[in-house]
Amino acid sequence: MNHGFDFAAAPGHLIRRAHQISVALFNEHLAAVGVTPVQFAILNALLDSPGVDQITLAKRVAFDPATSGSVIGRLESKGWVERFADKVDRRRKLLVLTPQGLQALAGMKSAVADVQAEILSPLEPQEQAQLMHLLSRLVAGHSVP
Amino acid sequence: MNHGFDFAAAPGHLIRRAHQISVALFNEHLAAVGVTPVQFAILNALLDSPGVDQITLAKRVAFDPATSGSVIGRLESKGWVERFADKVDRRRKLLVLTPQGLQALAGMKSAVADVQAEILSPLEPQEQAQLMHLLSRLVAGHSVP
DNA sequence: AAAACTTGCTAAGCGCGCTTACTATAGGAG
DNA sequence: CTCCTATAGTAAGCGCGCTTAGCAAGTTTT
Repeated sequence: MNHGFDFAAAPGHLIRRAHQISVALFNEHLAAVGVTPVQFAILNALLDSPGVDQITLAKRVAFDPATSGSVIGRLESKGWVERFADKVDRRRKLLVLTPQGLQALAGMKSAVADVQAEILSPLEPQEQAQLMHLLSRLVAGHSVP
Repeated sequence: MNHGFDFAAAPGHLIRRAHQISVALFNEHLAAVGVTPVQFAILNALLDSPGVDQITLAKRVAFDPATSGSVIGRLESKGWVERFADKVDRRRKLLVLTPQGLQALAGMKSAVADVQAEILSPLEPQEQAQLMHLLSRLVAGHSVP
């Protein structure tokens, strides 16, 4: 009776749904701070690698360079990040967190951790570990070909 | 040494990466047809439920109503879908595939199936089943609160 | 040193994906 | 019948996410 492709059970669809849920939970818990998942990812990466250029940062968090450029622009508008031209290679823009950015980031961390736990909450602890392992392998498998 | 949150290993980030990969593979394999994952999902759902209204369809594929409205608009522009006002409830727009839409859809199916397999290809068959099972449970667990 | 290539970044444009707000129709309460 | 609420859909606006194209600044080749 089912003439169509069972797309609802297809990997692409389930992954899209999981992503949708994940982002929704993030926004729900962090609406007060006004930060998005990608913005958090960038701020967080900047904490560990202050002074990176945009391209290196984009690779680190697996963002499209054009996308990350616009996201960084918004973070700059918020006063959380600053761009400096590299003296040596003047094509590069080096990025650093501002004190306000650092403080905002500190205020987000526990909420972000809560969200990560809530995403997996429908699964048992052992299943959660399994899922993370499988997703890691899937992503890694597509990243190194 | 790591002062930041390990976001690269967080569920939200891995799910985002998986989604990114999934969409990229879809686009790569279906660039010739010029269809996106969400467009395919709608066409495919319409095949099984011709004459549904937009809201019911949106729920079925778990899309935001506003989003699905614009996607359907694009499908209509391509001549793949037609909208008819419901005689009984004139708020509703009933959707049907056009013959061209039906034909286009038929031409996509095998490529879409290939993509779904390729998404999971880094995993062993047994792991693939496991991942699908876990994702299904995760999504279901968040859908029935 | 000049030409050719490469790289960091930006701009524009299209397609989601969501929120908020608004219109139009429908259904129910009085 | 009239007001009140609920529902189907659209519109506008913001934030990704990608592609293509372009510019400026390095690097390599000749």
